[in-house]
Amino acid sequence: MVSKNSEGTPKWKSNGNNHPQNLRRQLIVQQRKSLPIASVEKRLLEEVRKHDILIIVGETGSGKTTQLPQFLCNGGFCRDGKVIGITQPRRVAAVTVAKRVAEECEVELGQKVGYSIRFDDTTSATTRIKYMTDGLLLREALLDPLLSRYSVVIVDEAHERTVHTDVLLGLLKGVQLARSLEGRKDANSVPLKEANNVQNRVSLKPCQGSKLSPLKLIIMSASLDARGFSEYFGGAKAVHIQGRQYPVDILYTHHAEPDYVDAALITIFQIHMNEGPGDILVFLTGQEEIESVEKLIHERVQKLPESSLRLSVVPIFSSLPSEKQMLAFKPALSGTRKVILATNIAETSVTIPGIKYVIDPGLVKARSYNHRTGMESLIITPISKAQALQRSGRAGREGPGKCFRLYQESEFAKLVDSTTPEIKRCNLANVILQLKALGVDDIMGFDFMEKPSRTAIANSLEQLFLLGALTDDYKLSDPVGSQMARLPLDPIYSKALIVASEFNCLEEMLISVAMLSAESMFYTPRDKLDEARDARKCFTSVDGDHLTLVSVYRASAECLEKSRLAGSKDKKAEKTLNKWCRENFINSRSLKHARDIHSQIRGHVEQMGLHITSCGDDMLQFRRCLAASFFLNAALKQHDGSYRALASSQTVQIHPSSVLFRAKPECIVVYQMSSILYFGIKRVVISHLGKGGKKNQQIK
DNA sequence: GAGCACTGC
Repeated sequence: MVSKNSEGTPKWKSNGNNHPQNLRRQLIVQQRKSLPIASVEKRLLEEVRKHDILIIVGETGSGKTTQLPQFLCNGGFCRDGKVIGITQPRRVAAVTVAKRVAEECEVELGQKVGYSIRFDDTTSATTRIKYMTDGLLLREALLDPLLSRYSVVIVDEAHERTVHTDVLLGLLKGVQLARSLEGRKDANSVPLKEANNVQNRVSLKPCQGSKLSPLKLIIMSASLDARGFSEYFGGAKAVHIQGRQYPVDILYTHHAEPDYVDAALITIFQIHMNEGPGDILVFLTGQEEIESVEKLIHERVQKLPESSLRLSVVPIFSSLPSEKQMLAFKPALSGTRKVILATNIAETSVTIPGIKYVIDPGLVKARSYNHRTGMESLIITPISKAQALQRSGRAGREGPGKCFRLYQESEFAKLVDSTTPEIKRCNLANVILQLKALGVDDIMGFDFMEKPSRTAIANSLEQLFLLGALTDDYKLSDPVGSQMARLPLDPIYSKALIVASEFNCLEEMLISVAMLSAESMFYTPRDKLDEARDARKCFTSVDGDHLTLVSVYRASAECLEKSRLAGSKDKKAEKTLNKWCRENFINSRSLKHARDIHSQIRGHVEQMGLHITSCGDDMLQFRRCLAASFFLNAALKQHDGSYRALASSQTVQIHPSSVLFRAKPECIVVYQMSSILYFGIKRVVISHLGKGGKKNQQIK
């Protein structure tokens, strides 16, 4: 039957099959059906119903992250307003996956499907599938210790073993037990002592009347260490899901390469001259190395025969301004092969399309932490087998690829299976503060998957005690400790804010702490060293780096304010600010981050009832406040002009980028202490073993 | 007068 409109003429309607939106729709349905996980939907649901804890080992491309939550939701796990939570180690993953799943479900983002990350929450009361960062779920647990809104929590990428993931695993284990005890309480089937232990540990507040359903836990990991997770969760069932990855040929060198940078260069040109089309991804250790390899490639390109394919070089590392990072994602022009020189950022954080060849020297620059001295170092070390696998996998995303490992096969066998979890190589003060706030008093007794050393725990407890966050018997102090635990900051910075409210300089300290918490503000391109230096001089304060950062922040705020007063909308004002950043050699991404932190922390501080006042021109007051709060990082000048850190007796030097580098005051407080060492397995680069301290502020 | 892998709340 043909319907007619009001004028009586026939109205025709296409079946819509050719509409771009419908084509996209069909494509999505097709793609979902072809995922390896699609064929095991029923089996997975059964396993989840049968087991309270399930380990899912899913290879790259299995579809586990996007599909499993949808299966569970359709399988009834969102009933009674319950939420399925999926944690990710990285913000960008939470956002992109949530957007994709919302599209697959044909819902608007923030309705049934949403994401929640720091500074950006798209969820609503109707959200049933919630993607989030693991750190954010930890923060949520402070407000809701039993995570009562969730029916299922899926911890994705658990093999990465970030600090947040590790703490979360221990916490979830306790929450699960407490909720199952809660559900069985009336049946009186649980020994009282056991129930009390868990209740005391997990929940700060007594549970509200309604009974809680048990919590389902799903741990998703890449193939290598499923056994470790299974053992940790009492022999939990592990399910394997096939991936969809193209084969990658692995090639090793015949001999040990004495210089991996040179070996990488030779390999780039060998691939370029002898192999078929496809881009090359080279893993290097840092900015300096990338820049020097870039220069060397440009020199050697001149010697290529005229007839050969062109070669374009694109660097990518995290501190590179975003617009320059984008170049790595642009397809190469026809007749050109792209060589991407990347740090570890390309291992997991970003996926660059078009890669067919990977060159892997087998090294990484990684942070290590000395629990005794409190000193951080960046050390170039061999990667783990898991990392080598992850790197080679980057060549097989779109078709068969090749990975050239610049070391011998016998060396590969010597690599450790997986990287040491971060929790064993970082300062634990923050972790301990959060656990204490969650009601875990016995840190040594907490069920870590891998327990940090006794020294590490003891030193961090000591630090928290000295900051006044803990009482004599190592319980969270009130109000200082609980206030510090509420702030998402390094405990020293949290303490500084509390002290600053007493010194009437909280306004300045809020800015300092936000600026110090973000990444480096100053961007210094090699070819514009002098210009960058001159620009920085405008902000320099003789009172130290903290106040220098304050003046950068205030100048940027003034620029934004002016632009808004002139009637600019937010977008335009932001553009104006970015232009200001470029002119002043400020990294706009870092500044944006600092502004976000500032507004978030300001909110917390106001809620706590602290008074936000400015010390005006009284810099002495601000410096006194720094001394009172950063005392753990104080250092005194010695005869030879170096400094001795009071807490650890380490000899440190002021970093040349500091405004106090020349002034050399008698006493300083530093905001970061780090040492630089070089170890090369292939390349003997023992260049210098000095210790550089970044200094900051003179104290009277 | 020197350099900073990468995340996250």
